[in-house]
Amino acid sequence: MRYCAAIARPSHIRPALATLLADDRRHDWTIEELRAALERSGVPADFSSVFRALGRMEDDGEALRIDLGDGKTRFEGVGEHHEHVRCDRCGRVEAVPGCLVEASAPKVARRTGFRITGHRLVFGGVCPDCRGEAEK
Amino acid sequence: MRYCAAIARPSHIRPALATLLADDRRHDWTIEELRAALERSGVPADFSSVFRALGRMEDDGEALRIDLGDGKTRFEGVGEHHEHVRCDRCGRVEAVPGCLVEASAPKVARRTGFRITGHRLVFGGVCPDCRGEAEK
DNA sequence: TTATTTGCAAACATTTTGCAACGCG
DNA sequence: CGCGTTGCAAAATGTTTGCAAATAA
Repeated sequence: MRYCAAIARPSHIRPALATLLADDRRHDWTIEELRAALERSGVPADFSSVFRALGRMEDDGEALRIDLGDGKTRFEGVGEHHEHVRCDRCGRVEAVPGCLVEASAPKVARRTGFRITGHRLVFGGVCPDCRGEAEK
Repeated sequence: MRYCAAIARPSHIRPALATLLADDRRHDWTIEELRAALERSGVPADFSSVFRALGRMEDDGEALRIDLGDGKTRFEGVGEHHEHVRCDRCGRVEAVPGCLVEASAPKVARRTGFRITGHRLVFGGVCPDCRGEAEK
């Protein structure tokens, strides 16, 4: 109950979100998925409330905003860094354990002059289910 | 004039786009940037027309759709593969020559069971201009 | 009371589509 | 004439904000 000391009054939703994210650090959620999950666990909330809570959580380093390039913003719990694979067909997203890129940052900095602060690597592919279904 | 043989009638805009993309293979363009550039070179066009032309060009392998995760779809000419850096502050995008990831695909496939078809790697950072301006 | 969170509705930003008009072959 | 392309307007999608009501400290 860390947050009780320093933070706010009527926040049911934020701790509930924290729980969801903590329970499944490997998965990432769209805002709507999180809203639905909250509802299921007895914490109905408005989309915008979830949206804003997540924004605050991101600022506080409690959540990670992820953009996989499919038009939806996703969030995941903070944990070990990992990359993502996204199925070209069904959109399913999975984590790729381990970081394949960190080591390249200095090289990128040298080649571009940017000070590198992070990266986002998304693989596209076809997931096992979709392959089986119709490996055309 | 490859396209003349097999393709359409009143397409001024598509070849014009092809020229723009070919002239600058290292840069990526938002749809609006392309529309503006067309206008400047005497080929005014509607946003939706540019949008659809790009879609067709992508299907035909003449253009590459890029999503850097900043809410805008970009396109670039097909050329040597490269990654991207995007400035956290001003949004400026530059290419990182060379691919840092290709070699990892088999590893990812092994770890996830996906058949990998591509990847998208975007570094975030602060560009030299923004650094100079106020390296806070 | 006071600062903060919520819900609802409306505003936004972008992408995508419907449809009639147009123009080359 | 026929078909793909164009422009305009409207729909769709997803994110963000304004504001008043609600709530815990």
